Amino acid sequence: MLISEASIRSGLSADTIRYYEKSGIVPAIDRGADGLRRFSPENVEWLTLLYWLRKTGMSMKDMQCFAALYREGGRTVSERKALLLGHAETLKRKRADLDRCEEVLAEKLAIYDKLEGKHP
Amino acid sequence: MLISEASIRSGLSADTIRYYEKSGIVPAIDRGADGLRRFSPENVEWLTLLYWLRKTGMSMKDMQCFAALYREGGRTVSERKALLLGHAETLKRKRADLDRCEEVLAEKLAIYDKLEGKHP
DNA sequence: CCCTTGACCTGGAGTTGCTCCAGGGAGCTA
DNA sequence: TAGCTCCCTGGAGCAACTCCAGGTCAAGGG
Repeated sequence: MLISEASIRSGLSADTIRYYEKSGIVPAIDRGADGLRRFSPENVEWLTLLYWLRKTGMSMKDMQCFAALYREGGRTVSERKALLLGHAETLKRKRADLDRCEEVLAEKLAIYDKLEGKHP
Repeated sequence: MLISEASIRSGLSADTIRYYEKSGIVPAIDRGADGLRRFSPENVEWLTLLYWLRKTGMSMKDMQCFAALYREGGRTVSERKALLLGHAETLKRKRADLDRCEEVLAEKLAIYDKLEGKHP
């Protein structure tokens, strides 16, 4: 499939996909005779994973590391597992941040409610 | 208090605080006779709020908007409320992203577990 | 009294991770 | 044959910091 479809399916913009390919976190995508990229379902699956990792705050550097391990093959499975488990910890911390922010917002909103009561 | 203490208390780096002041999302901070910034507890409270808003993804533009409303005084309370409620919605969406990412990670990890079982 | 140390100042360059754009080609269709 | 759409590349621009050079001032030690 072409880049536009890969973009829709993965969630990444076409520009971002090309940028990721340049950066080496996506393997060099096969080209058709016309020079256009042809994405395989595996390519799209990889892009989708990257989409979620990036969306939840993994750095390019870590994704590059992950991609490098992936390229090395089955020998690196446990390292990749560790990396993903590390990211799962990050998710926990992010959730705690959201919780705390929600509290802060609730306090502020309570104050604003009182102010509105006074100046209606 | 000096900027280092304001930094510790708010969570923002000194550089970021100065940058925010330049950008107008923090009011011009009073200076002592020595030319150094002196932060009031109110300043720190504001910085702390900004810290949480920023940390959970509010853009500078929105924070500038919020700051502008704040400067206009009590007349804008309901607009500020709306802005914070909007951000609370953002938090919900972010939490959904974390949930989805966790699912994706769980799938990948399950696959890796199987692979490890085969090549122990 | 002088000198070092440390916290702060400003202005500006560098970084990350995109995003947009100019300029150009290939294929379809009317 | 022109117009349309989709793709390509290289490079500029942007957000939100972060770091650094070069300078000021106050306090403390020798």
